Amino acid sequence: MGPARRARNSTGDGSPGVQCSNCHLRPSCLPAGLSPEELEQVDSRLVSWRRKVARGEALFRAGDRFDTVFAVWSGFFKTVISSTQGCEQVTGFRMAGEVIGLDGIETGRHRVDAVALENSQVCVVPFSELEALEREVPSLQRQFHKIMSQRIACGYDVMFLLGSMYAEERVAAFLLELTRRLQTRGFSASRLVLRMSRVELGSFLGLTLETVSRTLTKFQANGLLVVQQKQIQIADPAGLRQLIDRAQLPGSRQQLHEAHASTGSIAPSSG
Amino acid sequence: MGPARRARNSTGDGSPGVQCSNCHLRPSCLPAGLSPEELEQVDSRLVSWRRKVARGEALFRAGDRFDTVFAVWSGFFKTVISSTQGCEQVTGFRMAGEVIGLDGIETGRHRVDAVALENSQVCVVPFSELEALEREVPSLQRQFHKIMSQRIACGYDVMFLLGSMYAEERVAAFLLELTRRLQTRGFSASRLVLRMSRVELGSFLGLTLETVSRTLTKFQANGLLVVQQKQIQIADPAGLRQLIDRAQLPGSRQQLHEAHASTGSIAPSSG
DNA sequence: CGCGTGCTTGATTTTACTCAAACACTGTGG
DNA sequence: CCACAGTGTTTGAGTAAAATCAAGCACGCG
Repeated sequence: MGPARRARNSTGDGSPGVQCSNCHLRPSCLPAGLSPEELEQVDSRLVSWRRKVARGEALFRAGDRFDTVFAVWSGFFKTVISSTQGCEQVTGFRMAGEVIGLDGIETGRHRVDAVALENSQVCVVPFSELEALEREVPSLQRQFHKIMSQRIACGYDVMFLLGSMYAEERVAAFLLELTRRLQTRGFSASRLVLRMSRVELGSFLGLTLETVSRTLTKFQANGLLVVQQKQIQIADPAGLRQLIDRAQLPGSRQQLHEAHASTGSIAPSSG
Repeated sequence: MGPARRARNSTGDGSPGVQCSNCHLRPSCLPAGLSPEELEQVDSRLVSWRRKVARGEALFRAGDRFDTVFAVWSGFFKTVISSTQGCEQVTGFRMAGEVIGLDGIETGRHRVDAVALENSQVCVVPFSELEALEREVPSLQRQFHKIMSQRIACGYDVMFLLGSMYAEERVAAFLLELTRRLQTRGFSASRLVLRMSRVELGSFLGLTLETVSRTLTKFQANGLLVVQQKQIQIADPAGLRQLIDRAQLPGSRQQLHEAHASTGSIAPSSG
C-alpha cells in the first residue's frame, strides 16, 4: 500500500537486492535462458520483492484480486480449489523456482487458494510490468509462455493420473514425479520428505488418506520404499516405474479405439 | 510446404480472406477485445489460413513438432493423452472459438493428439508470428495470456471433477459445463448433441462407457434429461446443479481441514 | 508426562468396473 | 426398399477397488 510496496528491488522488509541475475533458481524460473544483458533489464525494470509466508498461511485465496504472479523462492506450497459447498481438492504442489498465480489472469481473480506447507518466501512479480517487459524482451516472453504451457501440459498428466490409474499407480507416479522435480533442483533422487499430510496427498491423488497410507505401507512391504512418516526413501525406482507402465497395458483400462488397419491396403472409410 | 503455405490470408485451398475482423467467433477467440485498428493489424500481419480436418482425422499427434496454434473455426475436437503403453485419456473437448495446441509451446512438441470428432475447420496461426504481434499489440498479448490462464484454470476444474466427484456428479457437471459453452456460442441451453461417443465421454470423466450410459439412463428416469442416443435434452437444469452442490456437502468426501472454532466454546474434538 | 494431531491398521460397505448379452442405429449392398 | 453387418449403446449379474467406519498407535509439542 505504502511506498515500500513499490520500492525497486527491495524485499517486503525493506532489505535491497532481489535480483534474478544473482539467483540460483534462475535456470528453472521466469528468467531462464536470458542473456546477461536481458537479465540486467529484468533486474532493473521488473519491480520484484520478496514476501514471507509462514507455514499454514495463504499466499492468496480464491476470489482475491489478481495483479501479481509469484515465484517460489524457498519453501513449499499447495494450491487448492474449493466448491461453494466447502469441498476441497488439492490441484498441485509448488516448490522453489515454480510460478504461482497463473490461474488468475483470465478473470482478474484467483481461482484457487495457495497455502504454504512450510515457512516460505516468494518473489512478487507485478503482472502488468511483467507483460510490459515481455514486449521488450522476447526471450522473457517465450519463457513465460513456456511456463504457462507446461502448467497446461502438467494438468493433462494429472488428468491422466486421476482418470486412468489405480491407487498404487497414482502414488507411484506421484513419487517419481516429485523426485524428478526435486532432482532438477539438486536434491537426492532417492530420499525425500513429504511436506504435505496424507490428507493433502490423498486429495491431490483423488484418494482417501487411508488408501494413501495403505499403499505406502504396501510399497514398503514390497521393498519399493522405506517409509518413516514423512521421510521416504525410494529403494527401487525401477520397480515403481514398472508399476506404472505395467498398469497401462491394454486391458487394464479402457481403449478409445482398437488400432485398426495398421496393414494399409484396406483404406479406412472412416465415416 | 510450398508457397501456398505461407500465402497471406488465404485458406489452404487458396481461397482468400481469412480475416479476424469478419469472423463472428471473434468475441471468444484470440482477437477478443481488440480495437478496430488493432484488428486491422492482426488481419494484415498475422499470417493465418484455414485447414480442413475430416471427422476422425488428427489435426496433430503427440510428438509432432509444434510451431502453430490452431483456433477451431467450425466442428469439434477431442484432445487425447496417451501413455507409452497405449492407454489413452481424453483431456478435453474443443469447439468453435477455442484454441488448440497450447501444450506444445514448452517442449516444441505436442503432448496430446487432437482429433476431429466431426468435419471441422481450424484457423492456423504460426506461433512465432503470434508472439511477434503480441509484442506490438498489448491487448492481443493480454488476450493470449487470458486464454492460457483459462486453460490452466479449466484443468483445475477437471481435476476437481475427477478427484472429488462421484459418477453422477461428474456427468451432471459435464453436461452443465458443455451447455454453458454452447450457450455462449448462441446454441440452446436445453438441447445439445453429444459429438463424442460414450467411450470418449467416459474417458474424459474417468468412467467406463457403461457407467456413463447407466448414469444418463438414471437421469432420464429421474426426469433430469431426455436422452435419445447423442441427442440430449436438459429437462431440469436446476436439478442437475443441485446434484453437484448437494454432493459437495461436508461428509460427502474428504475435508482438508475442519473449519475449526466457528462456535468457540465447545471445541469439536472431531476424532 | 499427557494431550492432540496425524497416521496406521482392520472390518465392512459402497461404488463403479468387468464380463456378458442383447438391442438400436447407420450405412451398405442386394 | 429391405436385409444385414458393424459399430455403438443399453442393460444385467457378479466382482474388485477403494471409501467409509472404527479403533488403536506414534510422534511432536507444551
